[in-house]
Amino acid sequence: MDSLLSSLNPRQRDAVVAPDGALILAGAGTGKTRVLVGRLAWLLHNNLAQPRNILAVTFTNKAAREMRQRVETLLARPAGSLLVGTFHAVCHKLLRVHHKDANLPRDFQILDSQDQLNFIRRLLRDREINEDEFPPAEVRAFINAAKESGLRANMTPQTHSRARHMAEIYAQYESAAQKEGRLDFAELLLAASDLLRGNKILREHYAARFQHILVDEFQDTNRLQYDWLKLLDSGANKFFAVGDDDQSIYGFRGAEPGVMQKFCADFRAQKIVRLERNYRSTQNILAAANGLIAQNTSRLGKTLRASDSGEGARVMILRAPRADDEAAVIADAIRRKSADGVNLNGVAVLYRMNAQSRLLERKLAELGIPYRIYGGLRFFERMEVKNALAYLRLAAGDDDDAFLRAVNAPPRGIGPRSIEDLRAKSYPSLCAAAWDSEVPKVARFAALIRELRGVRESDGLAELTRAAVEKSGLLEYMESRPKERDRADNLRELAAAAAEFEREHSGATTDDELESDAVLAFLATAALEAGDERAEGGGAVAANLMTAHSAKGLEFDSVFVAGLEEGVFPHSRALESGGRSELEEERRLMYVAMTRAKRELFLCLADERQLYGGVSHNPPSRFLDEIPAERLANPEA
DNA sequence: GGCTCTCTCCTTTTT
DNA sequence: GGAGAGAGCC
Repeated sequence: MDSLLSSLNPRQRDAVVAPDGALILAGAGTGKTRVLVGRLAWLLHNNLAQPRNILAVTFTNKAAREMRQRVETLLARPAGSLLVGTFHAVCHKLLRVHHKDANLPRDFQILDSQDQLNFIRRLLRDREINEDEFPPAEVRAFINAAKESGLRANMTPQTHSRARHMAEIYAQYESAAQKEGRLDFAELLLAASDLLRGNKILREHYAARFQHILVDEFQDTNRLQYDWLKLLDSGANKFFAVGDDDQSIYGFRGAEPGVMQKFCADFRAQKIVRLERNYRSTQNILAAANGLIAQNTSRLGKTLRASDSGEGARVMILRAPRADDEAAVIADAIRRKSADGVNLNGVAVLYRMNAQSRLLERKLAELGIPYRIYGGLRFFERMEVKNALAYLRLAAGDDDDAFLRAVNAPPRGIGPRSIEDLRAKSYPSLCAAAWDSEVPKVARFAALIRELRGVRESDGLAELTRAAVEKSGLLEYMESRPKERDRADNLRELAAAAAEFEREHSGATTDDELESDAVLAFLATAALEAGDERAEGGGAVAANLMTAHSAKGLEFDSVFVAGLEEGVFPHSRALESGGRSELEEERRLMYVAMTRAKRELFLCLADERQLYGGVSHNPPSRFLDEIPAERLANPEA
């Protein structure tokens, strides 16, 4: 532990021990996590704070897990009541504990974005709102954008009639969700904010408790999250935010990189520390990336320098006549590496959009190169898993969306027609109508749910999940179809995951009311942690394929960035909009992609490619011109 | 009531 | 070019 400070470079050390909080501008590969973890360990080790007086928020569960684990390793002891979690997980916890004050039912449920869409569809249907005029996905985007700006329905700008209509739908959504006890992701934050804002005692309690508040990936903070942090500030809290405005690539989801500029004033940080010493890449790669990002106007400004990895190889441009040639060139380069004994786990191909992966996959498969693709559906997002979870939700209480999902999965002959009949009975909910129904098929389903409720009462989560998978007929249905074998496996895996979850959570009884109900806790976890990003088709050693977005935070010895053409990267949507900020976000994305590379960087493009069905000839990406020529091995290409 | 065929529309996606 | 949605068929 004493080696903690001495293992840091002077800037990192400066950051870690900043007495009154600080803003850390941490460039790619400069030891951002190291500094955050160092700060936590330093506070705890020197008794500057008790674990319960620290809150560390992240954007991903993975980052939260990693941070806690590294702190515990460093301290060589458990971090106890240190709270490390995502914004959403922390707010969720807050709302569980204070559900009464937040005016929520004890068993409120979290809607993931898919559930949210279903909820909106049902709402529109119930209110006889035309889905062509108000497409559910657009309604969802409107609601989420409003919430992410911290706006309730009555606060949204109602400048024209469509905005008024949208606001009206939002208002109906709000009241329906409230009535049914459903919280979408943004609502977790909004409700937690409302709770603190409206309850001075609670607000002061938590502000007093969390003397130190640490925030990771601060550049990705949206308005709602920023305001929530401010609510936790009594005026004496110490905020420690780490981020990189050059790596803000989630503007389309409400992130406001401008918050980096506001931070010091709003949170009284006395210190700004720039971490520019990069421990990842060679100087050629860094200089190339620096040159590119320097084209952006609105940035705080940083210049990455290699620590000791030397100049390295210059950046190589791979230009091919057609997109499938590009894929072939990349695949062949990877094949040669593999033949030379290079571990393919250290090789990645990054692209702007998922559609680009198809050609690459084909060529890699042709050459027999193992690869794994990131970005498919995650475990808890898979259809069969969501269907099985719908039975758990129904076992936990009436839930019309879960009902609609489960009632005909597997097929029971209860289709739209039967549902219409149930609706027509004008019960307060579909569930209520169904439980009362005398239609044999429906009555049988109702009996199944009653049985599952019994299992839940008497045997708990693991048994309930097993029963849901088996007694529902889901498993049998999937097993009876050779094509659905994988789905059957996933159902068994779900049952195993539930058993594991129950085992882990049975011992840990705390003040947390959530712990007392394993089924609710499991459902919440399923929504909040959709599961590890399961890379598909990955054996032990395989090259990595993913979008530039998914690559954020990762690093590879060799990186290929594919499709560097105007209209692909930067994407045509960003070009069409004509907005400077959209183009700058594309450039930041390119910067993220380039800075993933440790030793070798290949920038690839094709003169011709099939795009949206048609053939297009796009000029080379402007980003290629923005890279200093002396850093390129073959600038003429 | 369930399955298959045609039409449409295209980014990125931590929670 | 391919996934998802709605219409139409059995």
